[in-house]
Amino acid sequence: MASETKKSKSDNKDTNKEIANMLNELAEYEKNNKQRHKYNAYRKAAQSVLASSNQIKSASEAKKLNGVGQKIAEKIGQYLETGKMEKLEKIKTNFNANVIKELTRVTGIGPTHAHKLFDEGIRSIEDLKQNQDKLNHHQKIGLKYVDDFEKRIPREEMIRLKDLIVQQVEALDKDYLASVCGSFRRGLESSGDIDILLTHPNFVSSSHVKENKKSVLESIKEKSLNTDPKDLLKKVIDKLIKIDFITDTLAYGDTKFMGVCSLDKKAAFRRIDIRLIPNDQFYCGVLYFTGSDTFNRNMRKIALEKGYTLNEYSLRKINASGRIPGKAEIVNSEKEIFDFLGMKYLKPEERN
DNA sequence: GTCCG
DNA sequence: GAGGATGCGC
DNA sequence: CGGACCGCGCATCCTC
Repeated sequence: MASETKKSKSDNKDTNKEIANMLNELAEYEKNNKQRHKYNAYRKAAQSVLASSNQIKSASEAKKLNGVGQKIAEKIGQYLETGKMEKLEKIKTNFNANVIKELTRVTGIGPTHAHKLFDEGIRSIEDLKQNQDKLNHHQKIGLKYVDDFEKRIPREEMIRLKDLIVQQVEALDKDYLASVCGSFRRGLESSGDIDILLTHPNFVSSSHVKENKKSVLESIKEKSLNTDPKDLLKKVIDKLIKIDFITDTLAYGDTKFMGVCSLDKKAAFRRIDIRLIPNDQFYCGVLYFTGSDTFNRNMRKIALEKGYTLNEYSLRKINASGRIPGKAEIVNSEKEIFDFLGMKYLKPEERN
């Protein structure tokens, strides 16, 4: 069946994937240990291994990869020689670590709460169900849907979710603009959650204010536009709750809603985030929240080389002498951001 | 844990 | 209650 | 060798 080349090629992929999976497990362990930067370091290494086109055959070969240093190269070496990584084996048999890992499956329970719960005698998700008085609102909802939230959302369902939301929002007010970002927008076949950016012409930031939300909201009030920005988000959320689409709330402020939704009684419950973005910052937001992370990093680097600073809010020219960013460039589409930077426009599907 | 200055 | 710090998720 | 590694919105706790 499979030719020699094809067989070995698929073996390569599996080996690298195996290594990447193990590095991701180590990453998770470090995160639960509050070692955020080690967590990122392991994930970066895992990404490199996964992206590597060739089969990794030795520790020294692994070390050439970006993000793989002495220690991780040794671990990869161990795996190649023995099929295991010593440190990972140790973690797998560590009772404490396994309990913490189990508890942090619940959204809202991070390393700190997990350790605290452990100290209070909690050992499992089951224990949590019997002791919900130890949980805050977010964590209770997380516990309720812990299994559903670990399921991926098929693209087909994402499309139905998007259609429903866009239709509801437009029915409220045709001037709303809603965009589903994240991996869905990049065309992936499944997503982890639904991330929606929402804007409206009556909500704009002001070029003379600094980029923090308080100032933005204050400036809006000063301008006394006819719509209170706070109501722009509330109006949408109220409607989505009313039609039984949004079922639970995790966090809900002036500009950001985080919660739970479901298409119908038979469908799974999904995590949904909706952010209200000032109209003039919408496309920087869409670009940023579409990702991928790697693409964003690369684009920000290119921006710097061209004398700009780029973030989720704006694109600004950097003043060579004072190196203080100036006023935000006027941006009316994603493509204009690429244009400013002299980059060829990349469609979302090309940003993976 | 890795990179970079 | 105000204002700040911390945990969390993204 | 030692610091950077995104930093911000919201919930909740802490301090006054």
